[in-house]
Amino acid sequence: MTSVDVARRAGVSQSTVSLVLSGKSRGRISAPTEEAVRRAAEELGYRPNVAARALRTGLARTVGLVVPDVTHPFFGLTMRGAQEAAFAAGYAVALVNVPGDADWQLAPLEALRAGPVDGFLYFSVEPPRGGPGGEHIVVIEASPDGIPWVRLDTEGGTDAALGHLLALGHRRIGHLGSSLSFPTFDIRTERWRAALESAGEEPSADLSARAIFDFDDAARAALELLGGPRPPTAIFCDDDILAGGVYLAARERGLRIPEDVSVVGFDDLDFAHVLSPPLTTVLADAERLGAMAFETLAAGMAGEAPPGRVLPVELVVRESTAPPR
Amino acid sequence: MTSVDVARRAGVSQSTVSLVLSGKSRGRISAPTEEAVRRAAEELGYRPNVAARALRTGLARTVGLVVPDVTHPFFGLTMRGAQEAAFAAGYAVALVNVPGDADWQLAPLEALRAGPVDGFLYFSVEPPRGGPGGEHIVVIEASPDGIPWVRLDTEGGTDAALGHLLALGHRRIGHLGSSLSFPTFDIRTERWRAALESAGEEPSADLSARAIFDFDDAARAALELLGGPRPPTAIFCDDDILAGGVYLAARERGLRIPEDVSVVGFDDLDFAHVLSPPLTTVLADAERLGAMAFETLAAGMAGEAPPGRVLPVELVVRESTAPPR
DNA sequence: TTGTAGGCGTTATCAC
DNA sequence: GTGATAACGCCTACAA
Repeated sequence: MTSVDVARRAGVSQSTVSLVLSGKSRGRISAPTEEAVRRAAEELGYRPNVAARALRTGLARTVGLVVPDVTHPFFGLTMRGAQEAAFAAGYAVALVNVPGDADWQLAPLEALRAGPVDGFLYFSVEPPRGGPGGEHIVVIEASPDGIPWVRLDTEGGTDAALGHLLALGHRRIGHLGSSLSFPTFDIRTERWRAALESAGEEPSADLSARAIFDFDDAARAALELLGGPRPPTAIFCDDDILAGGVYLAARERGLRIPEDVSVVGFDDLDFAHVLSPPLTTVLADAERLGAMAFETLAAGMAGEAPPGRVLPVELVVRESTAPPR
Repeated sequence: MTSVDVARRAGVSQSTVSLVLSGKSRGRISAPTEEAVRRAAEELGYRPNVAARALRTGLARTVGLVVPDVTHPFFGLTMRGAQEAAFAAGYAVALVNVPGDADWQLAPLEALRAGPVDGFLYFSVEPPRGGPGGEHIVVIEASPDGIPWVRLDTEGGTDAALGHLLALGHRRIGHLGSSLSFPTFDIRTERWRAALESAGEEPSADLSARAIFDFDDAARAALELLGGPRPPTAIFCDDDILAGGVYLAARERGLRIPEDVSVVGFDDLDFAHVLSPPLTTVLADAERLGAMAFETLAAGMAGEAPPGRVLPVELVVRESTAPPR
């Protein structure tokens, strides 16, 4: 089932088929001929061979999606946004889950370079430097020099969360951060420090802990925070999952939220409002972020030099925050 | 950067390069020649062009992953398992998120057929019938005739959950089911009916409700269940997210879990033990399921006719279940 | 043991 | 307006 079969059936040459089916027929092919070709293709159920097209054009119409953890709901949403935008634009999406830390940088590039992929969407992490260059890349949730990016207004979200806590009267505000040193998390740490200092509070070591995105590990870290001689009256978490860990830790120590300790998360994952009490958190439109990322990549592949774009976020105040006792 | 460049640099012919680099050199190419070719390829950073290879061999070394909802953590895990197994076997994975209901059946096939994909992994849903056939398919969490599949021991898990509730003394056991009529959910419904009947209880309409995988919609459905004149003393949920909805509904009606109503979930998603109280649920190894699916597909593509495989599950009793009052 | 040559299905540049 | 024809980069008989 090739374009030759279609040509034979329509009684034209193969190149006429190609012209018609790739929409380059304007003013070159007569209407009846075009119609005949289309009908023949339809009847035969003809689909152009992607490999042949890619070989000829050098374009795969596929983008690689590099994510650190397919399992995290935030990434799930972002992936969906990116995937649907890509699909709508006629692009396929190749998924690569990158195992955390190691020299992951090589794997996806090695695997997907040289053919199957026209460009990359890197989630949360900086793309490997010093590749042969020339490939199209967009970074999500980071903003390295010289590479187009798309990210949340993390600064704004963090400031809103901390401002809320400060306005409630909290001063000893703890920070439960991600143990991943991605730029987006570095920003949260830095703004937390700044907020505390501006309120005359020292961002001391016993106010800060780190964990991976896992409820149990987050609980362990939260226990550190809550177990000191002068525990924080509120905890700002880099992520809702980490906030979930604080709930676990509070339960274990018999602490009530928000009476004994206020908690703020980030992302507004679905489960955030199922927790008891519902979590105050920063809402981020992950799906939109993913779609924006693809759009930016598409612009880049079309030869434009797209600027970085930032997506606003919004503090959602629920019931996990209250004035300190 | 093609194999011709490598050949020129190594001072051999292009076909020698091809032979060496695709491992077909055994007993045909001399060691020094082989060494020279490898070094030249290395120095040039040569990567074979995937499109050309796919065109020539007819094999894309890519599998399509069709998921109904990338966002659901269970799928996230399954995807990761499948993706890593595929990657390890030298396969790329093309992701397709299928928007729930519509005539989604066409989209992925249309898009990925004829070239870019050697086989499909269908998550939870039956693959479209009546395609031209001939493609390699494995279905996850369904077991249609004549197509290889991989699934959980849903029967065992459901029976264990219901047995636990029955042993606790519950008789009026409600069922909060998925509104998707996938086989895996049909099984749960059917076993729930059977369990109730065997205990002399009528599986009446007011004991059954359905919702999509969304906490709020699940809460709405749970409210239906809990709001009747003779509400159930326990609720078996098709999924942990639905169970989360019961928590929401219970909170809204001032009902305590497990004192006023027991709850059992399915999947053991991460958040299940963060809920208050921790959720009793059926643990399923989603990641392993995904890996098994790819292995089955690989076997199929290698010409074997793999049997269906079922993965055992296990009831995890936590604190959301207790005897009825 | 190595090289030559043909073709996979497209697209695109030419003549006609 | 339409049809030959030449690549694209690779694999693999087959010839040397």
